[in-house]
Amino acid sequence: MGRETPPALGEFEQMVLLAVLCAGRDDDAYGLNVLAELETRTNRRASRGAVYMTLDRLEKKGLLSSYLTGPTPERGGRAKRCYRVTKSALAALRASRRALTALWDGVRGSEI
Amino acid sequence: MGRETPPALGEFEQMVLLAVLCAGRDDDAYGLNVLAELETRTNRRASRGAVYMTLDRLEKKGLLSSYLTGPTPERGGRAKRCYRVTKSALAALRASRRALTALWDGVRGSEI
DNA sequence: TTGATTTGTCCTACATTGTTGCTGTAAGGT
DNA sequence: ACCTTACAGCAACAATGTAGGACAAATCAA
Repeated sequence: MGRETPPALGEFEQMVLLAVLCAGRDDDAYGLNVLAELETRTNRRASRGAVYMTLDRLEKKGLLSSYLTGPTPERGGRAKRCYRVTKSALAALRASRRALTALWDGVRGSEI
Repeated sequence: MGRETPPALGEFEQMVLLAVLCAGRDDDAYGLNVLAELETRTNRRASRGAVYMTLDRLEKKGLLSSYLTGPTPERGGRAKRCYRVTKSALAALRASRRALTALWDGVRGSEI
């Protein structure tokens, strides 16, 4: 993909990244949790697979880091893989936002 | 891709759509023009092919409509294919923006 | 202790998007 | 004629987006 500047984020990647950030504020940001955050905030459905895949790719690109928790004493409380966004991710997010904002600003007032 | 709600826009599609809107305010929104708009606004490089491809796909999805102009009396002034965004495109853009905004709002104040 | 249930992870397989680089076309200039 | 400028468009490949499971481990209930 882009090879000049930081390799531009896709739309879903962007949302997942933001959802990790949101989810990580109180709870841990792990797969299902991130999915839930994404769905409630954006009112858009996504599948588990989509989220896990994206989480995986983002980690490979160095935009997320992860660690495993121990199992919790709840019904089915398995070990979770929790994510944190990295500095690069924050930079990439800000860049994406700036770009989109600039375009939206150019439109404001006309037919939108 | 998504088959539930309107088939979510990709990131680049979104930007191209917005660039068409921007470019169409004064001039005609045709390929190279849209590319220029995109690059100046977002400060991000893209190739001609990428833009033409995307324009094409968006038209096939009913998010853009196009018409041909006659040639202009300039050096190399060929006929241009000009684009206009459709109602669906506007709806899709607004939806994308809403989703992103909701996520950004959920983050505001913390580590961003 | 076997099995159902819950909470989670991860993979397979495929559709859609993103991108480059090149080819093609027409008009004006010289 | 031939070069240059201003466009359009394709082929081919890389990366992303997505659904739909299969699998793993813990707890509960009999």
